[in-house]
Amino acid sequence: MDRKVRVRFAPSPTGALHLGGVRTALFNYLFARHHGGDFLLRIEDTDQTRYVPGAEEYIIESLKWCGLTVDEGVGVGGEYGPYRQSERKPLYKQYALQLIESGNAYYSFDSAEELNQQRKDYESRGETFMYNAATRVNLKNSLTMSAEEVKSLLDSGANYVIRFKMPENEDLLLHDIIRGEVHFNTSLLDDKVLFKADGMPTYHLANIVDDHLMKISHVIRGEEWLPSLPLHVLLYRAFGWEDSMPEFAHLPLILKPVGNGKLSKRDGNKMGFPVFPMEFTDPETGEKWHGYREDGYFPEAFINMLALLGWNPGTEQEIFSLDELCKLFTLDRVNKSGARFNPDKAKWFNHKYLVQKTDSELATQLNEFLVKDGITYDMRKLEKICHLLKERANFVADIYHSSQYFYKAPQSYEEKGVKKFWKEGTPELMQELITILEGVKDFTSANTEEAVKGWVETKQIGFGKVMSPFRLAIIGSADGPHLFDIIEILGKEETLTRLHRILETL
RNA sequence: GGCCCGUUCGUCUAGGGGUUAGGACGCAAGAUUUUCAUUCUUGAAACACGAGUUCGAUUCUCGUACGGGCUACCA
Repeated sequence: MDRKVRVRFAPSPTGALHLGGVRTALFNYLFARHHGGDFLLRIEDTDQTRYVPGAEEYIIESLKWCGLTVDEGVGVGGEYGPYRQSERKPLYKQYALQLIESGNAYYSFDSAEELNQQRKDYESRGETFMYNAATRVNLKNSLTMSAEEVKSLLDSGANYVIRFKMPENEDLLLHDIIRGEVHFNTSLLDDKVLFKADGMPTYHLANIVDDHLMKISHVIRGEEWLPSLPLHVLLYRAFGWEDSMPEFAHLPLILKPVGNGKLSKRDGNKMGFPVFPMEFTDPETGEKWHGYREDGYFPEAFINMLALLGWNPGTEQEIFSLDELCKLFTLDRVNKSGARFNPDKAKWFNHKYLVQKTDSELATQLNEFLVKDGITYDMRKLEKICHLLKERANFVADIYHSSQYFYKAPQSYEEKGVKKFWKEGTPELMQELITILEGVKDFTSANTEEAVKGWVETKQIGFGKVMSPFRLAIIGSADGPHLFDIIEILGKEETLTRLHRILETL
């Protein structure tokens, strides 16, 4: 069947979108772009009890930060709206009723307590209770009650739900784009609730109705939905929509870096890496969660990292722009098995992107840190600093932290370095060094280096004997980039001041 | 427990009936360097197990183990 590719990302606004959710959105987006199709955003807020204020805004903002442009849906609009299921509420009941009429669904009047009791009873016998063909004949529903009884119950405003009438002992051979053939037997499935007592549809009903109405061509979602695939396919069949049923692709899950199970929001704060794209504060508990954005990740790096979690193009390339990903992405190269999340690799991706950034771009970001500290520094010099330090940084914050000595002279000198490099005769050498440097007119890295090297050669001493204490004087410790590059940025005056200072201090 | 899915270095993965099983992260060593890094080079490191099919299986089939998911009037 040849039809326009239309995919949707359909999160439920129950909290912040986490890594797995963003990746599902990403794969949907890439698939849409690869095929020149539409990428929709639908909000599945059918559970009023789990609604978290701000979650929807968070989702929209996250997609935006990631650069995943929504073509149609919440916040954008489109001809198949509304795209928030709560706003589509009046729509769903007729579909549930339609299913009752066609004999594919029925009213069920059992209370939650009664059902819980049943479950307990079964459990105590070592069995599992299932509301299906085997048990529904003994329960309170429109299949076992007379039409009059049902009507009077309905008229009296009694609580009811509408359940799907799962066929008995039918073998289903379903197709999944990623997994191939998947087999189910309907006798092992239960009569899922389609329509709740509160007048809202469940996920299953709303999802199928909306996907159909919105002409969705491919359903790309997490593997946790694979067990409901038979229900969903059966629903399409019951509605008579089989011809336009979307194809399904179930994505492997993202697992915890260590330990068992899928990645959860707890893992982030526990292990010191973000699981959310952006910072999130739980409005109920006030608990705060780190975000990739605030932790200094570039959205391109974040997306690149996610894309390679469960997918790869089959080449050895690892760095991809979003455009490249759109061109290369196909579902047949998505893995079947769950992927353990690796925070180290996430940092590495960010490093790769950091190095690619221009010095001026980085300087602008570095400057934001300095502004907070009340420091003003020449932008040209900040660019040079970024150029010098970016190779050894994962984040702009790393550059900020490791460039402190540019903004203020060392307050103390690293003990280990002093012990190792500040020997007898060192003060005299530093004194001489001052004279040498004073004589350098144009204080560039090349000029100072040439002057110092020439002097060291004529003195017949080891270069290290001079450079190590010199470094100590300038930055206070024994690390950092090429020293002559540093003092070029610092300038002659500051360099000499720092040399004088160390002579006074030690 | 039941149902469904999965299993290549520690991790992400490529590959696929006959390969020195490739890459990346991380780790280690060496070279370079005034230091610390970077960079470069090198190294350690994997086909879960058992049967079957086959001349040959890591690759195909089955079983086992292990891992994961689902099993709500949540999504």
